[in-house]
Amino acid sequence: MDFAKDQSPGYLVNHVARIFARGLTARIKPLGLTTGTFPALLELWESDGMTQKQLVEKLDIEQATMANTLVRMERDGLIVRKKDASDGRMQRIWLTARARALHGPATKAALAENTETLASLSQDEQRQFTALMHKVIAASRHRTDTSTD
Amino acid sequence: MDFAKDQSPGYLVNHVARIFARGLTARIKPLGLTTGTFPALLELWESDGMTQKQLVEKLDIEQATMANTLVRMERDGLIVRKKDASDGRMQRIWLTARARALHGPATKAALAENTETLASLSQDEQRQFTALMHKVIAASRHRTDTSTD
DNA sequence: TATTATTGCATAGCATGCTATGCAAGTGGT
DNA sequence: ACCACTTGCATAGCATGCTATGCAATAATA
Repeated sequence: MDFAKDQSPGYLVNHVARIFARGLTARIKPLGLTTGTFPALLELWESDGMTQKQLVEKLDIEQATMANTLVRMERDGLIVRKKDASDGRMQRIWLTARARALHGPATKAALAENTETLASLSQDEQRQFTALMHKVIAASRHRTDTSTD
Repeated sequence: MDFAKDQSPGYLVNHVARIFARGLTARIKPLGLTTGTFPALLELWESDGMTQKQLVEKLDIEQATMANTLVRMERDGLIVRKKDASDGRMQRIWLTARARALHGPATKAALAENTETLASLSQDEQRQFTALMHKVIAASRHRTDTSTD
């Protein structure tokens, strides 16, 4: 037999990620939000005043990607950036009132999307789903940490 | 408690998909391939001469996305397109010799990526992984099919 | 202190994905 | 034959992600 895409975990997980992304995009569009800003917002809702580098590390997103995302977030009035007083290279990122107000509605939307997209799974399967993702992510982090480059 | 990204299936699956994509990108770059063309190639390796519409249906990719992907594939010498004789709207898509020659190496690369990225999972967990993805995809297809729009 | 290296961020350029829209080729009903 | 509708594909415009590269501010070292 051949390589079958329907048996390829990489192919399948890409498909599932697109399904989630489509759903979340639709749900948060009325809020004026897009999916790319969501991870950054989750971190910032928890703790304001981070630097770009801190966000990059927490989210496993390339620095250039984050820089672009922050430009859009600033343009859309979600954040403001202020140079750090003690180190002129760093910019600390602060949420605007608008972004704070979106915390509730946005997380509600994400929960609803998770619920609907996984509705066909039992509670136990949903736990498996999450656990398997964690394992893969942890292993990836480990490989990156220990690779010599 | 709050919405925690590390407990959000949508967030996690996006992260895992990016991990796979990074890995596959690196593996197939030496072949002159990119990830976006991979799904289309898998279908075409199996059966040449499809139309764009057929690809779109098989892969759950938007038509406009596929159109752009095919432009890049043609530009890169992977496919040629020929107008269907009986219906001038359709273009049938044919693989070039170059694309055919890449079948073996490309699927080897994808298998290797799957193996490495899931190496931390037991055989049983890998089966669970695939089965869960299938369930979510099937449920999504069902929702789309039965939605009235 | 002057030079070199590092660090934090920005920019360029591209691939991949989406929605919205346009358009040419076929189809159907009159 | 004509008009309206449908169908298959292309294009525009944007978000999200990546690598490669540049640059200014800081740190480390000769």
